[in-house]
Amino acid sequence: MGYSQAQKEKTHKRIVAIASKRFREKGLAGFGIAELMKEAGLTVGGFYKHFESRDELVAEAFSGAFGTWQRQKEAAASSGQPLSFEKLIDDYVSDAHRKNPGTGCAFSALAPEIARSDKRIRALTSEQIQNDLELLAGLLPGKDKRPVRSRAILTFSALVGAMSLARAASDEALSHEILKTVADLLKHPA
Amino acid sequence: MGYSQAQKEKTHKRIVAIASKRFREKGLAGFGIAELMKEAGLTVGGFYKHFESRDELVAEAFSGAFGTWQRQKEAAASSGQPLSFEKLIDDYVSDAHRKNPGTGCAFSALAPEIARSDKRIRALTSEQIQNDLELLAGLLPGKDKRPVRSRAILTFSALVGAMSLARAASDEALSHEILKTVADLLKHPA
DNA sequence: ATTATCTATAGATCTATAGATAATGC
DNA sequence: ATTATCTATAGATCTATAGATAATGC
Repeated sequence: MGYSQAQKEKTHKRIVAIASKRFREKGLAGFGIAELMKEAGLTVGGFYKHFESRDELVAEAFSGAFGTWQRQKEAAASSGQPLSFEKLIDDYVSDAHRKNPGTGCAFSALAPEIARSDKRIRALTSEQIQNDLELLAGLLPGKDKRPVRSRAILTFSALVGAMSLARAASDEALSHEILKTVADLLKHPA
Repeated sequence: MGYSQAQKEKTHKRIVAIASKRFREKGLAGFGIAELMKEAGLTVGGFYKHFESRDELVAEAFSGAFGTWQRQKEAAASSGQPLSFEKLIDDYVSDAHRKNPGTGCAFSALAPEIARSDKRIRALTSEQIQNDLELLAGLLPGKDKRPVRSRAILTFSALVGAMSLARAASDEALSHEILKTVADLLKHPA
């Protein structure tokens, strides 16, 4: 019981990381605090020394769920192979992403639930959307005449919508068709 | 208490219609059976003479939530002003639609929750996506060289994604920018 | 002495069922 | 007689809190 403060901080981050993954997999109300704490190797009671309420956890977990593109870009840059627009698209529509919402884009996993959340979470969301749009705009190739901001918005919307639809459909062929088609048209605009 | 069978059928449809709206507004777990029955002017106990289980209601409610484009197209046709691609886009990205998920597109309101639902509901979803893609393909203008099926998929994905993001963001200017931009680019491809 | 975590539980849900009541419909 | 709906409640959650326990850290 009750070890060091350093240990507590690690424990706190572990709880948030697990929650961030499980929220994307099962939804914001998809599991209880007892289940979450058990997965972290703890028990219910300790939870409220880490978070004022369950909603507090939801807000913190979004920090972990957001920014997957930013992290992908940084990882690519430090590996000497900077992230390209094509690679970002291909990874987004990949089967790995479709089958693993827990480690993927928070928007395709949770957008409607975010829309029903309180202002605080939706404000974090606005910021994150802006960040993602700027990152996307920076990667867009120059050949297309339309402003990069507009194309970034279309790209982001189409990716989120395609993944949302692909995951909702039970028909695998349809899922693949949606993802592949959207990737192709975004990479090769008319 | 206990009136005619004709009355029961009406009651049944009323419960499903209310649920269909509330699911899109509050999510599949956003309210309890007691609350739903109260809104229908009834009490909890009667529910299970109408539905085997809560999941049964969810499945039935999707029939009511799906097919908004089909109904819009039929209404337009019978009013002598057939539905155009532009009108469909403009209505989808309208503020009325953004603010009223309960009467709007089931995908932008519920896609991630459908993805977590059982095979039966996801099979209904596959069918509905196919119907919507065919309807969209039939409305697409011919000027663009790319196959209509592909353009229908991009259009559908971009609309669902744009509305999902616009509703999730707290920043009204950003919401409007996303919806307007996607509508413009879909109506006027490069 | 303080505190990180544990056990136990109160109080508020929510789904589903049992049995009563008051209409319909043969 | 049948049945559409009602009242009441069992049983299973789930969030949050109270109080105990066993470490840390001054």
